[in-house]
Amino acid sequence: MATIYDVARRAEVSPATVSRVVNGHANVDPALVERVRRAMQELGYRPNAVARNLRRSRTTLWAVIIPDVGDPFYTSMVRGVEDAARLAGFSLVLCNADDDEDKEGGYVDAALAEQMAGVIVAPAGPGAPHVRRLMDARVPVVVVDRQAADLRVDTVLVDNELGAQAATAHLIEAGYRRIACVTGPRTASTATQRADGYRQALQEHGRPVDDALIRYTGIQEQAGYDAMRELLALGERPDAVFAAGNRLALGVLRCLQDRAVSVPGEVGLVGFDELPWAPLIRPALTTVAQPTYELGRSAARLLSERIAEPGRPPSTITLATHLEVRASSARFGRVNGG
Amino acid sequence: MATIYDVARRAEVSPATVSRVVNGHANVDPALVERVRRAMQELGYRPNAVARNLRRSRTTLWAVIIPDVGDPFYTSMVRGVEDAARLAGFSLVLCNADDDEDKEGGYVDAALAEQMAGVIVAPAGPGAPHVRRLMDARVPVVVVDRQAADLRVDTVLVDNELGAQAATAHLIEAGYRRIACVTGPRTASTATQRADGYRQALQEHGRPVDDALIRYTGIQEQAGYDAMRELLALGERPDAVFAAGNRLALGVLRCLQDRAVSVPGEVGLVGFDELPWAPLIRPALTTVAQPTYELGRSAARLLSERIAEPGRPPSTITLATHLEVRASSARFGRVNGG
DNA sequence: GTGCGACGTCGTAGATGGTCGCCATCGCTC
DNA sequence: GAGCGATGGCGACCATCTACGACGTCGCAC
Repeated sequence: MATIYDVARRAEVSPATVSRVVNGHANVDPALVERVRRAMQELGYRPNAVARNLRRSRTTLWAVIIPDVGDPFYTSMVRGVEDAARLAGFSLVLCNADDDEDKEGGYVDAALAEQMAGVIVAPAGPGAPHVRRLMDARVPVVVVDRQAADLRVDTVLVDNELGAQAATAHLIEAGYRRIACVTGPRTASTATQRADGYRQALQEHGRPVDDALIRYTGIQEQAGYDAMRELLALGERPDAVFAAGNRLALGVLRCLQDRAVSVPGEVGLVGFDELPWAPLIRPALTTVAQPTYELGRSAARLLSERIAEPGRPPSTITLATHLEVRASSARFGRVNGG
Repeated sequence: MATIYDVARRAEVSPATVSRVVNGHANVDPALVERVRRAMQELGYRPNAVARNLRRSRTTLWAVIIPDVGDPFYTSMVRGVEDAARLAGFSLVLCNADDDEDKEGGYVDAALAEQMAGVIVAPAGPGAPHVRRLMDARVPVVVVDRQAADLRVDTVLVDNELGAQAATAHLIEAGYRRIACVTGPRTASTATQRADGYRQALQEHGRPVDDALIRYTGIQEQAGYDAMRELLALGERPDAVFAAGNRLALGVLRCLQDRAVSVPGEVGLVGFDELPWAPLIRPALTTVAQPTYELGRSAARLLSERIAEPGRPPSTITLATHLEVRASSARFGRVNGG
């Protein structure tokens, strides 16, 4: 691999001049620029980013740490990050933490060691100790999707509470009377906020809140399946379910289908977070759609701004959701069978 | 940020000794090891990977370049790569080329500049000029999913031809008589191989091959939709479709549903490549399941081996598919309506 | 016309953080 | 006392950037 010295020798200039040409600095004789350009061409010279990063003690890489690459919610978000990062001149390193705090920690270590210019993280756990570690090391960080408890850090969220409220209100207004809520673990801010929104909607409509109908579980499909099975075993079955997560909703639906419970005939269903294939599932799922792409874009913008101005006070951006009404929450009593 | 010199000073040893401790080299007095360990702890020392990479002129990063992070086929493959890479001590940089050869080229440039230890690429286009560039720079490369024309390079593929043959044979045996094939662009080896398998199955069963029933299109859902619309407009409609891609199959299905053509009542359907939500789609899609995870693992293993032994002749691994029979290809004539 | 300062241009050299080959030293054993 | 192995330090090196200084030229003022 040709180095800057090889180019310098061939162009009969100093390495400093080559560096200036490469980095587009002013005050270089156009004739020399031309000579250097040609030499680079002839040698197939490609600047060594590693050496450059060392010397400059900064890179143009962002780490994006997400809990699951298989979840379209995150991949769509990543696209938003990517487009904005590209505009700002950064490249992405996508890290799949697999819902595992240790793996997440490993990636944070790597980000620190590799002197990443910034990190965007959707934390796997609640405490977000790794976020603190990044902040202590003065690495620009943006937290997305879930809130990091007690940390003053740039954050981008969706309005989970309002979204859940809208979903629940929709079920109430569609005539459902006994509405359950299947949400994620208590440790996830998204899960508790969605449960809060669900409760609020019930109260606002003068409905009782029955804690037996609220299930805090995991976030995987199986968790939704199991929670639904428990709900069906109750003395008084729910006639609708608000599933506060896309994979949870799939699990709930699969359970209902396995038990031959018709949706929305016997049980209405609303999910949280859009799925790319939602229209193809039968019944088509009513969901609280999140602006995933915009979530990523906003996070990227916050990160750019923090890198440019490290001292600024952290800000939180909250994006609105909107309810996408489909068949799975059709008016109670009007549809029979599925 | 503490450097190796700070640690050395605090532990009253030389930087070299600290380096030896960090890298677990032999022949260091246990007492010194302990002193160094404590000093690192106290200073919160973290080795600078950039400097290390520069000195060693190698890194522990692999670039994985895929055409679409939104496609579960690739994300599942990435998980396979990730697990195997982790075992071999490498981390992943996931690059989303967005089906765009220029973006792909940009990521290849970055991989070269950042001195990545290796690259796994599912090429966006046919010629794979970027793969050649990597090989010229002596960067270990493995190509997955699609074949890079005329390049002697480590490759991991699935047996597309055999898979397509099985899918088509299945439709024939289920009683369908006029089977169409919707496949990707002619430039993709996967698309042409699957079309070949389709043709072979017809011939083996003594059926005529009607070129009007073979559609080379794109790979997105919309391409499948449009192709199906054209097929429906034919004088003599097909009574079954082999859609040689998961997104293509979705498009085909959506088109059929929009036109109120019942599946499998009026038209049978087999897709290629599993979808995580396939069981929830109605009708459940029969698909040629690919060993996506295994694909990634094999690619990672090949890359490890090439890094260890750069001179070895390139090899190609071909993995088998298997047909996952579901409702969408139920026996012709037995099911009416959908 | 000469002198001086400013400015444009380019090269030298040091710095970045860590690694590793080589060599010196030390202690032990025979 | 010689030889050997274990141990640890010195200093070169990786490729690049950049502060500083040197040099030359030009313009302006006296």
